[in-house]
Amino acid sequence: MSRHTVRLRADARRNREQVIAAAREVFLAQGVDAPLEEIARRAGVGIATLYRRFPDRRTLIREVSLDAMALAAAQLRAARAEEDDEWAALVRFFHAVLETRIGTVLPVLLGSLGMEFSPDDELWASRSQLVAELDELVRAAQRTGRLRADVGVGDVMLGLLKLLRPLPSMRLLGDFTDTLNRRHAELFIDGLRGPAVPRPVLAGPAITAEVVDRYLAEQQRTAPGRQDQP
Amino acid sequence: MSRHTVRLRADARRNREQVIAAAREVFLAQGVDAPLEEIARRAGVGIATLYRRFPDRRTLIREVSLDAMALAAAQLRAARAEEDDEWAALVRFFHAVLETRIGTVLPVLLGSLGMEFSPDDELWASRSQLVAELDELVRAAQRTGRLRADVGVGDVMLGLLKLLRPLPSMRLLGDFTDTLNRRHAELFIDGLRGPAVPRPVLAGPAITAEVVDRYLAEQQRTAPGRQDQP
DNA sequence: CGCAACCGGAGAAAGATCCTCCGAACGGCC
DNA sequence: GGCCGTTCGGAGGATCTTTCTCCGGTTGCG
Repeated sequence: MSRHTVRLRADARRNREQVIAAAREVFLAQGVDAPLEEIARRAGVGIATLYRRFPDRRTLIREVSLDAMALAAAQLRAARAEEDDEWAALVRFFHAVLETRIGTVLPVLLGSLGMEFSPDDELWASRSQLVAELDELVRAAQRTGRLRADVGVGDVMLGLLKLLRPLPSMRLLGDFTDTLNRRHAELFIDGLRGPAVPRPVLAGPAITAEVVDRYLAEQQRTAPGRQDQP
Repeated sequence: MSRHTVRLRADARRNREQVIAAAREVFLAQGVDAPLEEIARRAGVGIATLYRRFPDRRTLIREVSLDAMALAAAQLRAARAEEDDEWAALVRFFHAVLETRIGTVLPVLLGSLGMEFSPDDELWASRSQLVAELDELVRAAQRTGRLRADVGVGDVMLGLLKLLRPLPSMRLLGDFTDTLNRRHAELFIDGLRGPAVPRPVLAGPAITAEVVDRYLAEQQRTAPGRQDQP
């Protein structure tokens, strides 16, 4: 979106994007204190590359937040423009958050990220803008009666954020995580519906005790010792 | 519950309980790799006391899990005995999990804790027992139609666990956390209700953007620099 | 094809965490 | 009330983790 001070070489720009994407996931999973080496590893770049682009942690957090915020704003506007009504737009935004791992942005939205904003900061301004837009969407959806009236944007966003956050020591469940996230989001969304609004049936099989145990057995067979990297 | 090999002195037993309770909270918040000093600090005991009672991390995890499992089982049985129907029992169990910070037990339930169980382990046995009981309750509640049919015990427990887990860098919101947890649990529960079951109105004011901002301003005023300990 | 920009890993420095040792304090029993 | 054995808590060295820099080799671009 914004041109940077100097034009980066193609590979450098690609690496920069990958670092930001990796940081988004890692921050979401472990918080903003996560080791930077892990981020570099996930991005598939060396640690030096990360430091070259982002001199210290604060810078990285800031850039990641700005990026995620822009992504979220774009998704939100697309949803409003292309969906029929406000509730549909809200649900679509939720799914976008889920799929683009944008959740990192949400703590920023609510101001609870571990960094201080200076009040006139660019980041703070865009956060307030986004919160205002989301708040407006929530209220609009409530006016149509499809979103229950006794919640606010804080309830909605923080709940969603928690549901989408990976659990620690959940490696065992592996790629199962995505399925679970989707189901949890759907359940939460159903809890948000207005009182008399019909709800769809959840996709996929219910996660019963047998399903969990089958996965566990599978994982234990393929990875007997603890194994942190795939 | 179980008498230990040697009878501990009164203060020792009290400290042991406090360590387990503290570990339950810290494990829930930070995962089982959390620093042991933090647990000792929260328990109000010295680090040596912790090590004396639990020689290594594995032992502590094991004891905490067993304890939490026993608590959960007791709560579950009380709920089944004292509530009118299965759905009410399930909801009551959820609230008990919320209030007793028993969530630590849930990863164990689902086998995803970062330790290996030997198959004939006491812990594994009691985990399977509890999962079976929960699974049965879920199915029974579904038979009455008050719990939606397209979910399993895995959906329900993992979703709840995620909602109750504190967010990192959420210190700013402080004691607000409990309120949020309660509201999120209620919303999730409402998403679990059968299609045509009436739902209550959420207690307390909706968490709107203004509410969040008011809290943030408050926090910023009282704690301008970052401050990890209260 | 040449050069400037970029890359990645090794490794020193700083910091966090683990775990033991020992003098002081406390609980239980006579 | 007093004694004895158990328990307590903190200081501190060993160890592991994380940070961040330096430099030889590689690669995109004109």
